Amino acid sequence: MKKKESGSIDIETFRATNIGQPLMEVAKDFQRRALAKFYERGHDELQPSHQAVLAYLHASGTRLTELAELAGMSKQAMGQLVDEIERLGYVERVPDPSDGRAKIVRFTVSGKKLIRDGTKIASEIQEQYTALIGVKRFEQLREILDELRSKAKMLPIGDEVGEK
Amino acid sequence: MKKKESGSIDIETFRATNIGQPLMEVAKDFQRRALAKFYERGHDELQPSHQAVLAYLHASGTRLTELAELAGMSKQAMGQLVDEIERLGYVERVPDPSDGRAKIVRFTVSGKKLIRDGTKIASEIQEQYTALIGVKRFEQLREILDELRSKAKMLPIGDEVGEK
DNA sequence: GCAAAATAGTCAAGATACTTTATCTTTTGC
DNA sequence: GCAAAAGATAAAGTATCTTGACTATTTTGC
Repeated sequence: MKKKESGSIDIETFRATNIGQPLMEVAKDFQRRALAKFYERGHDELQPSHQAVLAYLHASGTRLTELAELAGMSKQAMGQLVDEIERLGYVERVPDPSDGRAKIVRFTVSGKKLIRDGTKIASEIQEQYTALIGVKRFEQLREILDELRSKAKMLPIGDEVGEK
Repeated sequence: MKKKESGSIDIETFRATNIGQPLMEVAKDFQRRALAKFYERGHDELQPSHQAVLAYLHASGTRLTELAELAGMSKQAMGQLVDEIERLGYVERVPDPSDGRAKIVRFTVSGKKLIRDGTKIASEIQEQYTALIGVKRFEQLREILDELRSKAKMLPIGDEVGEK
């Protein structure tokens, strides 16, 4: 018995191995559900990209540069994002008393309501998901993701690729 | 004891509840690792978006319209994606003998190599991840994601939003 | 058997969400 | 004083979509 024809592929093996696909699909499903629910609650101009600010902004405010680092994007890109979210009224820029160059981006009253709504929305989606897979498995999912997320940050991405 | 000041927010509660963030971060981490490894293996023009084709294209070929549906995007967007991946030499369009309107997108020899490399890459990342959280938890993650993914497809996204 | 409707795919333009590069101002830390 | 850092502003480029309009076929309804 010779080996399979060399042109053949086992694409099923690829799909069974590739956990990236289910990860991304579930993440996008969550994002779509969340956005639809924000829309229902009147936050009808909120965009997927705005999540990057809301997810990292500290309750007491955060500098733009720090936000950019946390979100893993350029200061300019974060500046554009903050411009938009400021226009929507959810955040404001105030001078940083400890550094005259810096400004602190912080939630407005409306932004705080957004976060409270976001908490409810996250709970609602959590309920939808636990109805599908059960509370226990959902909590396992959360734990595993959190563990993986915190540990994966330390790992190098490209195994010494560098410039050859 | 009165309730907390009405302006206060518990952003920690939001972050603890919001599973969307860890989902997206881990998904993006996987994607970055995979792309770096594809790059190392010479697939240096592969883009994140190309994953949408590679993930759904059947071993014996698939129609563009079907690919678009599977990936949840417009025919035009999928057409552009296929254009690029065809330019890179990984797929080709051939006429569908059973329907003169249709074309079948299928892997070239080079595309089959890409899938074989992809299988190895997915295994490598799986190894990195299991080194972080253990085999058992990694397999749990895969199971839970697959279950959630298949079941979430049936769920309506926006609870009867519709037009008011 | 044939006109109308549906389907497969393409072409073109525009929107979104960034990125990079570059310049400028203000302020800080020595 | 002066380099460096925080941020704003602007221009151009890239990636990844969308929508609308169109052609070429196939399917359908009678």
